[in-house]
Amino acid sequence: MEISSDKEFLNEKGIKNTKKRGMVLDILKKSDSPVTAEYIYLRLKEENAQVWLSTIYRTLEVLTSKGVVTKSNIMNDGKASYELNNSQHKHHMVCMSCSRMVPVDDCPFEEFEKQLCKKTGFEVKSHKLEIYGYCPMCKKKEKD
Amino acid sequence: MEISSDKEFLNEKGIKNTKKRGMVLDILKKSDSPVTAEYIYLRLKEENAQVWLSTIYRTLEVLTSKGVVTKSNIMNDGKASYELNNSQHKHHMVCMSCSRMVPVDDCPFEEFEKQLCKKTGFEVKSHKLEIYGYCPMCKKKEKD
DNA sequence: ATGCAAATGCGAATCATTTGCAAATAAGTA
DNA sequence: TACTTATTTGCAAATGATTCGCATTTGCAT
Repeated sequence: MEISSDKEFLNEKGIKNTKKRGMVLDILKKSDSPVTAEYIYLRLKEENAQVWLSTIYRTLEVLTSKGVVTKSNIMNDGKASYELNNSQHKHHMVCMSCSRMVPVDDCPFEEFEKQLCKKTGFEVKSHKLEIYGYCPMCKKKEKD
Repeated sequence: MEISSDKEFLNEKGIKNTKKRGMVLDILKKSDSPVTAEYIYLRLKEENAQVWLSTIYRTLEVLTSKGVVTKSNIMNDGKASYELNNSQHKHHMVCMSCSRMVPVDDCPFEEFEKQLCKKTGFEVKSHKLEIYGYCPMCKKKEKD
């Protein structure tokens, strides 16, 4: 089962392993796009888990501070979204109609960042790119 | 004076010209990086203007919906920032230490977007890029 | 098992933003 | 210029996301 691997994983990061944290992690693992605290809460409620929103926020805070998840305001609606920092670098395309988010693996930035550094003296640490548009399904619907 | 040009500008966009809207616009014009509603409010208070935060929010809402300003959550702190949509396309570098924001004019994206379109069927409408790091001043301070 | 520090339950507080409604204002028209 | 009407604003109160405080529980090392 995954329980022991969660434990190892969290220990490595210096995060104490608890039931609730494991649950939150599990939801994050199942999600392939950024999710809100409330989303996690509702999913866990569906599974009849007893959790509190404040616990979820606290868990997400820890995970974010340890670099396990990334927090963003991708939807620009005042709700923060959280996403497992699984892989390395990732961006999203957000459908402006159905809000579906599709990850984009490519990142055309390395070279650009270097130039920017030289030009401005800014020490670039990271960046965030979000792409907005219409996904194939919604594009099709629009034509009807 | 600028009053009449504000008027024309707003009329063109189909926005009724009012004193408060003019004031908000003026602050936005003077700001070269995204600002929060509260920032605008405080600036106007400094000038002894009588305005309410809710009016500022409503004004920003109108301006955003008409494409005059762009709303973002660039600081990722739960506060929205607004910026005049002056020119065309612009990105920012955000200093992780002092929060200063520096606009970046270059945008290396056109080509990448086209490829993305082809590859995924997504119809790309816009994108947002934010760059995080340390500005020259803070970089220097860090060494002390 | 025992003890202690850290996490959680739970409610209440906080902060940004929105909303409702009455009074004030912009802008066209007579 | 005065009148009319739709829109905007003042103001207060509501809302919704997120955080905080404190008592209780849990994870983990001894």
